[in-house]
This record gives sequence, structure tokens and C-alpha cells, in this order.
Amino acid sequence: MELLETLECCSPLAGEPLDTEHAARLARVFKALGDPVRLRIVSIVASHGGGEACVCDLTASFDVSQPTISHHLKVLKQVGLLTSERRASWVYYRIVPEMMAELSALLDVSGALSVSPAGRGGGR
Amino acid sequence: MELLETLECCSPLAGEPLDTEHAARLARVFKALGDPVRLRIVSIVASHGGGEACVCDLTASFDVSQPTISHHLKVLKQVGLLTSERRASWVYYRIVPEMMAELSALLDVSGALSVSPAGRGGGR
DNA sequence: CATTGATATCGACAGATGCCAATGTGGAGT
DNA sequence: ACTCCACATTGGCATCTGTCGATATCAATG
Repeated sequence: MELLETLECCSPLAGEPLDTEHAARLARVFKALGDPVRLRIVSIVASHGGGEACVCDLTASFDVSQPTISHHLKVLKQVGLLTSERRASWVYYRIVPEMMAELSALLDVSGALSVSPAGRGGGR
Repeated sequence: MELLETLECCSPLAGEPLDTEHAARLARVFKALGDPVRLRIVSIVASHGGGEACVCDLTASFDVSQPTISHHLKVLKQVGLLTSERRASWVYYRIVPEMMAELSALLDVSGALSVSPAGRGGGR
């Protein structure tokens, strides 16, 4: 079950290089997002009313089989991007906003690279 | 060469579901970040002085061979995360801040899911 | 122009990944 | 208890991916 828990970190990528451990953990999360079906699953769940969607909502949105959807959901859950809850016959998935926030903050290099605060502007 | 160009989009994931096209394009970018070596390469380049790093800086930071680093750089360049410039014998890589900003904004669901602005709070 | 140093490409191979059909499981209704 | 439905797991298969050694390219230098 719980494979990923440490959500304390992270300074943005532009701060200092990721050590091997953090890189390995974060890479697994990005890899989970690195499949078009899984990325659409996340977007469907994130934008679904009530912040959650059942598997039946998802299988209806794809051409792939139900076992394949189930497999992708398992991957997304293992890396900590989704949680699930069973209610009656249906299983509802919702995103973990803390994880999304961590990734978003990690990729936010706006302060360090784009504006160049005078004095170190883009090398040369 | 230029495989990815359309950087106009995107509303955050929580807005509306990604269509198949956008999902496919973005998934390729996330997949590129979904390898620990590549993620560390991005972090090293992003945090390197002057905003750029040459290949020699990178090969020194990893246990993998120089061809492997070169391969990973090619992947990161193809999806639009890095650009390269040759100066004399050295090739300098730098990140594409617009791409980072796009991904960061895409994953930023803080307005829609985490804070629950009264009225639609995370279901229940 | 031969040499050297930095980087890219090629070819091959083990291991990972995505997919499906078949089957298992767990809850709700009859 | 039997059955139906929603979902998960298993097993197998074709394809993709990361890695390396060998080799090619490209730029500076002698």
C-alpha cells in the first residue's frame, strides 16, 4: 500500500539540484503522469463534479478495456496522485491536492529563470 | 527536429478534461521527466550558474555513460524542455522556462480543489 | 591534415510497460 | 443462496526504454 508519504519537500528545481533519492521518488510520479490515458484520467477526476469520479465514469471515456483503466488507476494511486474510496458497489477516485501542489511548486522556476532579476541575466 | 511547438494552452487540469491531443502531447513531456536521471539533469541545468550547463558538467554528476547522458538530453530537447547551443567544442543546455511554466500551471489545482472556497468544498 | 577532446549516433540487449481476455472478489438485490 | 453488477487481479504478449561499447562528427590546435 502506502508507498509514498514524505510530502514535506520541495524547493523548486531551480534552487539546488535534486539529490538521488528525491529524484527517484519524483520521477516515479512524473512517470505516472507520462501516459496519455493516465493523464486524462487525472484531468477527468480533477475536473469532475464533487472532486471525485467512479471507475464507471472513466471506462466510459476511453477506448481501452476496463482492466486497463483499473491498472492505470492502481499506478496513479501507488505514486500518491489519487486516493480511492468504496461506497456500495462503486469505487470513487479523487486527486491528492498536496501532491499536485508539490509538483506544481517544483516546476515553478518563474522566480529563478524567466525574469532575470538584473545582474545574472541568462549567462554570457 | 522541432516536435513540439504549441505552447499557448492550458487551463489547469481541474478546469476541464484534457482532450486526447493535448493529453498526448503533455504526457510525452511528463514521460520525459519520469526518469530519475533526466529529472536530475533538468534540476542541475535549472540550478546551474548562468542558467546553463554543458554536457561535461552533467556527465561528471552521474554514474551512467556519456552516450546515455547524450540520449537523455536528446529526449528532453525533443519534448521542448531543454534547448542547446554549441560554443566551440562544448554544447550548453538550458531549460525552456515557458514549458516549465506551462506544466506548473497545469498541475496547479489549488484554486479548484484544495482550499474549497465555501459552497463546493471537496465533497461532503 | 593528423591529432585530440567534446559530444552525438548506432547497434544490441535485458528489463520495463501497456494492452487484452479470462478470471477473481465484494456488495446489493431477488 | 443465487445472480447481477462494478471493479480488481492474473497471465501472456508485443512493444518501448534505458543502458552500454563502438564508432562517427565537429571544433580547436599543432
